[in-house]
Amino acid sequence: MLVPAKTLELKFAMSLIQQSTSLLQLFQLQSLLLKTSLNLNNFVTAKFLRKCLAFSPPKSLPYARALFDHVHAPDTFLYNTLIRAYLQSQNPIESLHLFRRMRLVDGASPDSFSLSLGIQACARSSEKGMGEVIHAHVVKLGFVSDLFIETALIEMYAKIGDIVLARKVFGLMPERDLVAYNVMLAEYVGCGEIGQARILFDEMPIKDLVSWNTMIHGYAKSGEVNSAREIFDRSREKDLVSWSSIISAYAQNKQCNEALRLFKGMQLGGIVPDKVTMVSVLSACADIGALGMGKTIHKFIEKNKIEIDVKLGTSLVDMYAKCGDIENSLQVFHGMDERDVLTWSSMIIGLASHGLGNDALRFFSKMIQEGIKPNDITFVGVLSACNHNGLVDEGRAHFNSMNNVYKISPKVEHYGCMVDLLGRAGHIKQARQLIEDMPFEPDAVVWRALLGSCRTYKNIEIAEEAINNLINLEPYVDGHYVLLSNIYAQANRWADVAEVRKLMRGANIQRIPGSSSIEIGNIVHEFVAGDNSHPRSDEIYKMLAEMIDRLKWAGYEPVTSLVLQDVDEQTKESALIQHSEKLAIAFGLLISVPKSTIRIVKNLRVCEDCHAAIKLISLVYERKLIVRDRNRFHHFADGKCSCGDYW
DNA sequence: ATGGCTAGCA
Repeated sequence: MLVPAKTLELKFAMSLIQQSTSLLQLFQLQSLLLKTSLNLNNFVTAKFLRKCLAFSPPKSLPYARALFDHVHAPDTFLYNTLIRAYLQSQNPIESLHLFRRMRLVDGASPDSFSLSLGIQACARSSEKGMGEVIHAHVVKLGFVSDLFIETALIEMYAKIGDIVLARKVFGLMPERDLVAYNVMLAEYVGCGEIGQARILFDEMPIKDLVSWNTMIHGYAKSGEVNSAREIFDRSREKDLVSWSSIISAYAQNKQCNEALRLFKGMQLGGIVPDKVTMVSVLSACADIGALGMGKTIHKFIEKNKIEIDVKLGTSLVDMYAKCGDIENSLQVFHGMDERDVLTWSSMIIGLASHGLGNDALRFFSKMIQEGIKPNDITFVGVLSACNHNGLVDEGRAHFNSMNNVYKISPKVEHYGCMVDLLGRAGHIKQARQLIEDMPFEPDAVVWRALLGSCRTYKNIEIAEEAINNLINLEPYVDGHYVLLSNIYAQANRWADVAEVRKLMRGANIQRIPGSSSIEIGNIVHEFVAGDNSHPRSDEIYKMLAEMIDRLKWAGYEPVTSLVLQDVDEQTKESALIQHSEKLAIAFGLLISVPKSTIRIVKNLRVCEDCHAAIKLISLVYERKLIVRDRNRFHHFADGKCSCGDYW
């Protein structure tokens, strides 16, 4: 026989491995390898591992690891294969364990591949000390001018927080290729040095699409959408990443309509969106409360068979919740086969914002049972759930458990929730004390929460303190002056009312205009107070007049004290009647299908007068209305609101 | 028989 049987077997096994198309096939192949003892061959095992890891790594990685652990003396190549697999997983620290083990346990010496992988592992797990040790090895072993290793070192020093040293490594490179430039660029972006990134970008001898896309993302991250757009427009070629980056730039910077416009432009340009694109598009829908558009995008995802991974699933959960459709939010949640802390947090926050505090707390317990570790955001949801249901003791217990059980330091927003919770329950002194005790400066949210309870429980002294702090923090918000004046008016302190008006005239107040929107047929219609820019404005005002008439018959009395301008009652009333939410609802009544739910999104807190009016609208017109304001949802039906009139 | 860079959620 000219060719030894073993060689034939080997060739045959290799081609079988090569040809397999699923993990299951590989699984079956493994028994063949065991029978022929080919599993003892590192060469074959490596091929097997690589093929295995080509399939979905969360499933195949543990399998590959088990296989690896049965190899008697893994060689450097085999180690490198597995180290790389862990590097791309959620668990880069395991790469480092293997890196150490290869030399100490199996005496396999790290080659240039291992070294660059080891350095990347340090970067991604912030192992500063180990990174420096490997760097020393690199110098000792003479790998100092290996492009891959040097590039890894740039990333490593940047990620451990030493961008200056990263730049030094970059500067000392005898030659720099495009990838080295791109990594340096990405690391400047990563640590927020967009100015340095731009200088480097302009200096680069050649740029590719990655360089342009890095800059688009960099500007987006720094909040400079217009610069991001400029780079996007200037780049001659645009790929999936370029489009996704610019869409995300607009979505993150609250220019959602432009984000949605670009999403259409991308498709016209022949670029097929993927799951990453969809996340940004959905977050734009969520932001403006465009439920119809969100549903359309959901259908698009299903029609185009875009994989719904944890992040995309979470975006859908979040979108539905923020668009007021908590049922669909729950449905997507239950349909997901993997959920992470963000998925659970989104669901908990969603439920809480809809006033379903008890459900939110049940979900939290389930999350803990399933072994998902909560983070600070989860607790924002948990505490606000307690808030909406007035669960003082439970809220306190969760707040204390943050430190004691989960080792999460409460941030200012958690204190804000607690102040709100205590205040709502009437424990105003305790709430005030908590502000005193918190380890940082209270922000506007905290004072606003305290103020809310002072209004309910008519505690003028603390209200004055809260509002003066608010005015200090946000001197330009007219609403604060209105509140203060109302409090004085309630207490018949008219001299103080006049004083506030004087104060207001002195301050440089830029009104944040209240605006409300309603989506009809995937188009979002936005209204500001007294708006007559809508093409159907005449009909809207006719409907509004009729609506107010019917409400008055049902007992509506405009709360004119909310209007601070020094004008007569009639003018005050007409100002109230033209509030943006009332205009949006009038439009909704005019144009929507009879009996359908009307969904309104407001940028600020819903005003007291509108809240009372909407309750009556739900009764008189027999409609459900779902209003999203700055903080939460109000579900109006049968003359009542889900918030129980405290918001 | 292997390797480095760009876009996503609360």
